[in-house]
Amino acid sequence: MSPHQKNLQLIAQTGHRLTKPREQILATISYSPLSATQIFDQLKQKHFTIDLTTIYRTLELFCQLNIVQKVHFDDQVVRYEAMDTHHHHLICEKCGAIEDIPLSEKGLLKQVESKSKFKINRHNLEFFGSCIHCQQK
Amino acid sequence: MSPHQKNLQLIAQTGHRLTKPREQILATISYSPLSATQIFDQLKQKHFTIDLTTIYRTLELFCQLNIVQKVHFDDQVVRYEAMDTHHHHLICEKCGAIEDIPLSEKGLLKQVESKSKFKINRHNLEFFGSCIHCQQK
DNA sequence: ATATATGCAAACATTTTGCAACCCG
DNA sequence: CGGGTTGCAAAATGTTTGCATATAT
Repeated sequence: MSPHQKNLQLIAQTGHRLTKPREQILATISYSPLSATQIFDQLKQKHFTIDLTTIYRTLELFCQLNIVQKVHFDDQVVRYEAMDTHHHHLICEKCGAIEDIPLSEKGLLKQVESKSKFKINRHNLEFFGSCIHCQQK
Repeated sequence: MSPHQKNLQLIAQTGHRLTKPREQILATISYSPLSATQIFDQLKQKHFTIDLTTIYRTLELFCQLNIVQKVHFDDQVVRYEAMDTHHHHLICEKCGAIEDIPLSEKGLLKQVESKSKFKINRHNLEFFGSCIHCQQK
């Protein structure tokens, strides 16, 4: 079963309804983080105009179900991305391109463990700089 | 010379004026990240009411001068903190407490270097979980 | 049938912009 | 004195809330 199918099932199983807005929003969220407005715009282009309110509420639900995850870059916009394999982001400060990169953070977690009694649940890790393309300009 | 003194000097040296709002805002920014509103409130308590506009403009200037740094947690509020020694944050999801922790990220940077041609300028790294206090509840 | 989900309008919070008055150097 | 800086008002942006209507089960 595809991840998409699995998520649809999860929505139903947890007592929520399988509605068109939810299916459309779920289908829109790809690997690259999108803001609520970007999701709104993409859906509008496909002639599925869904109210922004609904998008926010749906994303909130998806976060609770661990289907999507909030991501924060350097502006005050919250982005959402599908909870696929865990990975990190390389964000180009010039063109805004987002590159995904899987990294092992075992070393870091060990460091925290040895230095603090804090119990880690999750983490954010993003790198800012220049992508290959913008380096050459 | 204290870091505070040094920063005041930097403002003047770069052709900017040493004004009371700038001195007050600089004095307010401590090690713990504060939002513009929090800075506003703290100053108001000390009977230095500075317009929020001025606070935003001043923080923007300080960022350019590398005196302060923007930090993003899981809400859409931008926080600002003094650019002291490089460190990371442990954020308690229950009580909101922020613990600072210095970590070596050399291993991570090497990983990125080997996997991508992206040129890293800076990075964000925050951990979310429970502080000692909230773990015991 | 009925409780959940949606769309609309309006509120809310944060940040930005334009402009006249102010003040540091 | 002159241009950088401030405060005020207003706009822009992103997100949340309340409520009547629509819809999935």
